[in-house]
Amino acid sequence: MENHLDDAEAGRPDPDDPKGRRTVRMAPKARKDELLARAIEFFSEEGFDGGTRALAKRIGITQPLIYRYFPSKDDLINEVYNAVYMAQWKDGWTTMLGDRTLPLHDRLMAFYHDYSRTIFNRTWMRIFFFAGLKGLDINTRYINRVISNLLVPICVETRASLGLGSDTPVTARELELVWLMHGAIFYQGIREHVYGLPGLIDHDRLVETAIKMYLGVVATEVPAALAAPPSLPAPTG
Amino acid sequence: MENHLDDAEAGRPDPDDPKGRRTVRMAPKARKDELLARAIEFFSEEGFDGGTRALAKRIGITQPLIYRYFPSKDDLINEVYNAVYMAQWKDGWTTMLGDRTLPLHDRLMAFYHDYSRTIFNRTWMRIFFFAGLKGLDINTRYINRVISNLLVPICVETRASLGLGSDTPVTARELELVWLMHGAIFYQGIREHVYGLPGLIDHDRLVETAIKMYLGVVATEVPAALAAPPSLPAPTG
DNA sequence: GGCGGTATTTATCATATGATAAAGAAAAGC
DNA sequence: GCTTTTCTTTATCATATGATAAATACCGCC
Repeated sequence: MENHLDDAEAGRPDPDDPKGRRTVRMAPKARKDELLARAIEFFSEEGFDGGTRALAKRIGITQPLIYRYFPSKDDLINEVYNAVYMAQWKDGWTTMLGDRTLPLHDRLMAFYHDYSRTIFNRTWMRIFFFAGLKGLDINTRYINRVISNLLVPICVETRASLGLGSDTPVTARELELVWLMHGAIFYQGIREHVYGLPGLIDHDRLVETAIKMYLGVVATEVPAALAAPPSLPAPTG
Repeated sequence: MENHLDDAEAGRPDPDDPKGRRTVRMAPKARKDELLARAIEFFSEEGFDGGTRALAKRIGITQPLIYRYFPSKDDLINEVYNAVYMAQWKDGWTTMLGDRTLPLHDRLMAFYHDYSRTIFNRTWMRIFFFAGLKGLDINTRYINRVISNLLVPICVETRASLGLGSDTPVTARELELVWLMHGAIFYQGIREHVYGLPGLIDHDRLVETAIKMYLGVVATEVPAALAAPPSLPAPTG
């Protein structure tokens, strides 16, 4: 087993580079940033079982170089999570949902318009599901953030828009109603980026319809829920 | 590296079996059935990158025995797909949706009640997403079957329930409306079995609400869609 | 322009994986 | 009871993987 492997097996870049030139030398920060960016892209396609050699080849470096910037593959994956899940979160979403100078319908439209611009892309969606299937806690944490920073506020604003008091805690039923709207919208992203079905023709109209469905139902369902309220078993776990 | 490996590494079963007894000898069909059943369970937890040794250990056999019943891991995986996706499909669903002796609302309730009993479980949901993320054609085929055998019929029945003619083909907009309802319901299964969130308290009521949302919107949206109809680009791919 | 630091590569390890061939052991046939 | 069949295991291969150590080559600095 002689070890003058060809470039491909050694995890070398561009095998078509005529003179076997090496990769250009980069400043550590720039290299690490690039590595992380390409890792996000790579893992979103291959899943977290994708090999470090394949990743290196894609970037155009050798495989051991990865280990100069990340102590282990798991560390790299953790940074991928953070970049995808946490770094893209906007606190403005919660603010925007609570701005009562606008009708709730308009706030929901504005929010989902912006939110789906962030998460409706192949990379985000796929990483989200790869992580979810692995049962990683970071995924649970993200969802809890969605619940407490987005869905519960929507419940509160819904009550307000119906002229109902928000002194009693949000009920499980109210949260279910929001989950239905949220799921209807989110599922369209799944269709497109996880199933790989062709995208929707008019995305904004679809969001609009989902909101309309929600607002059409809450008018009767929320008062009913408040009449016989089984209290919510602590949204944030 | 002597090769009297301990049982665990050799892919042997029950290491706690005191006298190192072998697995009982089974009839080929029974063994194959068992293997497939356990493989479904196993791959739904570990993903398709789960190792054959770990699978064998879980079943209580040695790893090479798998290859007596399945020529390769890919073949095994293919049989897993078929068992999960295709074998559980009921043609009665389409029939049930078209039974105009009942109001559409009741038909949708009956259908989703039964459909979710089939697919709302950890195994089905997870295998579905593992396969979807791998971009396997069997996944696309399943979704196309959902579209043509479930969603398009629902569109047709919706029109009928509104007293509208079904001479023009189903529009993209009508299908979008059904996707919203379908997604709202399906997403609750994702929450529970992919995200691992606690299950819903009253599942039937949730389905009922989603249907109510849908029926509340189609009354105005479907006629509007038919007024300016951009025809559907062939639902079955 | 030579020198030192360090980014990058080559070589290599230990382990894990899918897969195969041959040996062993339980049941079936006569 | 002995032979034949075949279910199951042991032993093993080739390759792939995450990771490390040492060699190399690029770049800034004086």
